[in-house]
Amino acid sequence: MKPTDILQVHELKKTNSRLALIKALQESTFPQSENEMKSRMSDQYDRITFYRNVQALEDAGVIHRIVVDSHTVKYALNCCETEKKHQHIHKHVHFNCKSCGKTFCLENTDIQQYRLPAGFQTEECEVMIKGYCKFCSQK
Amino acid sequence: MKPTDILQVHELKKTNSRLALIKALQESTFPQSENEMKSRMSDQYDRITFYRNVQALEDAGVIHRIVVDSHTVKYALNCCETEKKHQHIHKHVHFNCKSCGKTFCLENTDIQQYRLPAGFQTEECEVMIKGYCKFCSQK
DNA sequence: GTTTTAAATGAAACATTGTTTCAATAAAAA
DNA sequence: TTTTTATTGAAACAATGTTTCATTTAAAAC
Repeated sequence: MKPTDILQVHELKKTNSRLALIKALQESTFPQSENEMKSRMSDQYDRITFYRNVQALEDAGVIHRIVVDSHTVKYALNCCETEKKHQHIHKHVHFNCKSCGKTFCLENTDIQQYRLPAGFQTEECEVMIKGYCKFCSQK
Repeated sequence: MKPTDILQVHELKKTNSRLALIKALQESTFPQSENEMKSRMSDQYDRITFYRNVQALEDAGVIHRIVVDSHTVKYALNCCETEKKHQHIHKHVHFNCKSCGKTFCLENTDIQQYRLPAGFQTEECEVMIKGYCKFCSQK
């Protein structure tokens, strides 16, 4: 789906910054950090606008935010680009490689339901696994 | 276990900052943010020393770090204060309340084993659940 | 109990990440 | 083409975390 169509579907204005941001993620094989996206967006990158747009796109359901650790946030396109916020039912596990640092959306590894103690209500659940990825583990 | 004995077991020097840090956590019912601990530690708190000591105590296996979101880190004592690093086998789920903001170590809710795609090796797994806690959900 | 030694502390300065306000600009509707 | 409203980018700020280095302190040696 073209960046401009994604924005159309989500009723967001088609600005150059947003188009560049989506394009940067579409061209990436893995979830990207702000710094990685900055390189890909070149002159379309402005720090302040970036923060506002990742927020807007996350709220709209276009992208999701992956907190790798307290210093590292990465961004990835949602699997179904047209879904609105809170329609992102298919929640997957995230993986971060301790060797190469790459982050993976393990689309086929669903998050399991946790039975919590009485009185606790689940609204969201994030699973962050760290270890060695398929490219690094064989070494 | 007394703070001084905890440090003894882990072969760490008994400094006032460390004793105050451990005491602050022992007096807390819930995992605490740096700011909350700062209040409890009063004049024993120094920002730089605090960062160095949470690192040292985490490495030693005295405390663990909970990344609630990219802006919020909380700290809690490990359940078995005497365990060394990487002996923390009993990994539990963390819960954050969207209403009161409190964080809970759900000691009885174990993290499940995830079957990852071929080639992916798990070393650590963090589960962060957000929703409404037992104190807030009834409202 | 005193001296020695190695680790821990705290000040200063810096780095990174993220936010707020506000005037200028650009997208989309009229 | 004009009008309206959201978006942008500059400036300034705020929070979180790190590095270097001289000083201090804990614990070991004497």
